[in-house]
Amino acid sequence: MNYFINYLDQIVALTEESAAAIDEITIYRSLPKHTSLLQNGDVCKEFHFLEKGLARVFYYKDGKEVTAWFASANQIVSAIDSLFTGKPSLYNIEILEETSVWSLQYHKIEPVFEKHPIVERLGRLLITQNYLLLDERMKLFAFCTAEERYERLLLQIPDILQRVKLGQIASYLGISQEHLSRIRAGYKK
Amino acid sequence: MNYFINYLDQIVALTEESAAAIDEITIYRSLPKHTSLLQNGDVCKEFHFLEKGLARVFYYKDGKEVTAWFASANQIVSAIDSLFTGKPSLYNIEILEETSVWSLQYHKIEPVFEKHPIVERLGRLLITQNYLLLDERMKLFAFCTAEERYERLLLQIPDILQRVKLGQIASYLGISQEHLSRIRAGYKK
DNA sequence: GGAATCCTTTGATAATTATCAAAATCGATC
DNA sequence: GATCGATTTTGATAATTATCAAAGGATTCC
Repeated sequence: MNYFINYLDQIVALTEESAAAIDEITIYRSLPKHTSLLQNGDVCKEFHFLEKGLARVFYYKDGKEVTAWFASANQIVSAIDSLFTGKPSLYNIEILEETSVWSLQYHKIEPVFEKHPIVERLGRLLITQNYLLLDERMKLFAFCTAEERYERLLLQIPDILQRVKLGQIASYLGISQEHLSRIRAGYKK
Repeated sequence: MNYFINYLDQIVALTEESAAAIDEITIYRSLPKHTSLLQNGDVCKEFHFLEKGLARVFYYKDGKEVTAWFASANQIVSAIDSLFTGKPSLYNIEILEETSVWSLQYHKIEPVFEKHPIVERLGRLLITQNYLLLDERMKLFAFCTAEERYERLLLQIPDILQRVKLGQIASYLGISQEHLSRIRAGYKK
């Protein structure tokens, strides 16, 4: 049982056959820094489970990159807007450092859902999990100041500052790089 | 086949038994204006499908109400953060005008999932649908100015201005009531 | 090790939006 | 249709944050 299947198995206990069926449509890859997993305008056909490493999802706003979120080890990253609709994505996915991923070819999953109801359940739980993450992110913007969002990000990925450029973090927090720099320096209102 | 089951049936064709099983755990109600369907701190145990009417989801921020979203006819409304986690919700749900709802007792759905894989699929598709809605809302804030968000809301619920107080709309858009008032008056930068 | 490049910080200014207060408008009621 | 209360608009000011420019640090590459 590989790392990815093991992760899934802890969410829902899989049968041997269903695990094999998932394995069948999954590809393991080691990706170097700067790899692009998706460019906006493309249709996203897989989702990626990070065994280790770091990825960034971003979009372009007025010609500038804006980070939507970061994904680190044991997280799933994908352009879900495109994956589930078949429409071109607005998002880009970029590998920020040497990363190992399990890429599941989602466009091949329909027959697996048909054959293995337990996988359908797994799918439901995974999307539910991701819904809750997105809801958390909404709440982050709803309830927290940029300063608090910054602190939460540090809790989530403590070494993010060493791993990612400041401007990419600032756009994730919804502020300018200069403002983040001042927050870090202990800028008080 | 009632209105709600018919709606679900169009997403996934249901068997008679599975439709009956869903019907079993659903309650139809007519709710007057100002009814509270959920208060923050409560655990949300059902989701509500609006046959007609209007509801509002909001939370408190610094003692003030902030609208998270509006739900109108043929939409599902609930505090999903609580529904799926069993934890108390931060959200409040309020009926804004005479509304007919089908309330599904989600805490009774587990055995239905077990027995009817087609309902599990339905559940997966519904949560996926709602994920995409939330993603749209994130993008709305990511890509659009308050002015554009206001225009989008008008497209979605054209008569919202006649149905909801301005301050509730302003907090949905993430701006002060005064600023929204000025936008409406044709305030140009 | 030093030049060149990239990234971060700092300073000054401008734009955006909130806040507070008051005036105007709307709506329901008698 | 006049009045009371609620809602919305308008005006003035203040706070927040962005932007632009320049300086300071760090990193890489030969």
